[in-house]
Amino acid sequence: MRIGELSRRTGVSQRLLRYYEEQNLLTPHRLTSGYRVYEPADELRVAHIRSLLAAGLSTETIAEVLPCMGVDGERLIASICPELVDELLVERARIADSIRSLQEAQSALDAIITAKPAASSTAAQAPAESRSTSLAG
DNA sequence: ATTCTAACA
DNA sequence: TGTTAGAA
Repeated sequence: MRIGELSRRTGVSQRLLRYYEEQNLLTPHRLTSGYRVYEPADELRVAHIRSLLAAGLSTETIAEVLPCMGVDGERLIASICPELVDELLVERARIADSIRSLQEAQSALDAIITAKPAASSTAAQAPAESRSTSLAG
């Protein structure tokens, strides 16, 4: 099938499908016309790519991890390859780290939001309305 | 009618 | 990622 059909069947835009190819996630053949030709199995492959992206993996990581993935019906299985599981655990650790970082940012913001002025505090003056256009307007 | 590449109000 | 111009 060509890109238009794969796009319809997967709900992924043609632009994105070409992007996935650029990222080495898909490798369609080419007709002499230059048109891309996809295998029927690519429909499921695209779904798997979407799942991995939703899991927060980069296209680079997906490219090296996808070939090791096992498939159970529609679902992806990582347990087939032990080294793969290790890498995914590293990704999981990155996510846990990001969460910790965001929680700290949230706490810092909360401290500023709830802070109340002391009786003699010198309050900063609110800046005047800013105009994005010229004075002449 | 479809797809391709390249580029950006 | 969308959109789009210009060509095949």
